[in-house]
Amino acid sequence: MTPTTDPHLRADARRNRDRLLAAAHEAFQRHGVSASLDDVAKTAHVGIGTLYRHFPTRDDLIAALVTADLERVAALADELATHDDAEVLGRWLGELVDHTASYRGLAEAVLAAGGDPTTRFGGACERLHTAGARLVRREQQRGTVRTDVDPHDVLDLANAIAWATDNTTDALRRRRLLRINIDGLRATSGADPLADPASP
Amino acid sequence: MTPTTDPHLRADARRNRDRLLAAAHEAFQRHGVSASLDDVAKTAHVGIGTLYRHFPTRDDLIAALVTADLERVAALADELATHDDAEVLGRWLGELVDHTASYRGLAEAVLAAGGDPTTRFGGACERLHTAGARLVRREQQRGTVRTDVDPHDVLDLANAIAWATDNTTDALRRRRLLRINIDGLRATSGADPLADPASP
DNA sequence: ACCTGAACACCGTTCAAGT
DNA sequence: ACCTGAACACCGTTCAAGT
Repeated sequence: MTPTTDPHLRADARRNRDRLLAAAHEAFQRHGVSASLDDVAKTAHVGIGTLYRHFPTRDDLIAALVTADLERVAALADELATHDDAEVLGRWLGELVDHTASYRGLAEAVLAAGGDPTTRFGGACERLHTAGARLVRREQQRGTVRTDVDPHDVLDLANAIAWATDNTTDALRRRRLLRINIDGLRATSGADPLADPASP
Repeated sequence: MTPTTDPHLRADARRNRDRLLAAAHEAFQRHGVSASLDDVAKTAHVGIGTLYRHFPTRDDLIAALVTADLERVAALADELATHDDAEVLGRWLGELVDHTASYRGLAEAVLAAGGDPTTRFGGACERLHTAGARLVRREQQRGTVRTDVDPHDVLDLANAIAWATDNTTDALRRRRLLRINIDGLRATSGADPLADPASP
């Protein structure tokens, strides 16, 4: 997908890398991120060893395909933080969830990576996570998001919604699930409804 | 776990079945529902063929372990539907999520089973789903839950939260995520906030 | 420096032989 | 009627040999 402009790479190695990425993108789109790596190598007309040379782990392959998109979504968070309308966070979460649901199993990979910065994929996830948390905190200061939620929780919920909807084509359903969560994030009475049986 | 009082089963077969269930419960608790079946058979001191004879698919094994619990949660939904306090749904969803997070990977198995009634596990999931949807609809009639949500969405969200938290011991985090969703389900102005930038 | 694919390891599933 | 485990199939990963 992303044009790989890595310098200092032998011509054939570069061509193989690009072929692998194209083949992986197609395989992931069809069968999800746990698609057979053997098939990926075969489709790319490349030995399986070449695949492992370029991408030692499956996560490295995933990272190579989605990092650019993750950075884009992270940059969007920073940009939206300068806007003042009430639905900034909702719109950003929509973008995030749409992206995470692009490959089946991607949300699971994100959860597994945790944000472990020692891996390429985990590092990319963490950059996104940081930018998202910053946006959430700004909304909390503006008063559009209740202050008793942890910014991490918001991102985890978005990821969970991506997981629940990543093998459906029903984009409306994804929106509905997200809408419930966004409304739940609205600034409300800080009182615990469990402790206060009387509705306002 | 559950005492299996299946009649008309040869004594040794019965004993093997019970051993397999005990071994599977421990393995699932330790490694999640995708634990090695070979290990389960070995722990049960039983040939691998015996495992497959009793439980032709992994889902059958999972079903045998959780069906009783699923029925219990389903029954609780019916019972809570006779109560009148505002937090019935919240409490029930708490029970549901706690149970679904009992084994790692169980939420994923529930999503995969979909509610396909041709399988034992899918059938059990569907019974639970039906009972839960009924409770949600009653709350919608009572006015504690907004009417523009699909009852299925509520159950899918609970499942997604179980997934996001099924490898953590932090029960508080699970509660926080659920709290956001429950508040999002509260009956509010039916107007789409996207179309109405002015807050109430 | 990079590529290749045979070889190895692991795990799930089946089925012929045994009680 | 039920149990057993060798045999098979599949897939991910490594590494010695080749260019």
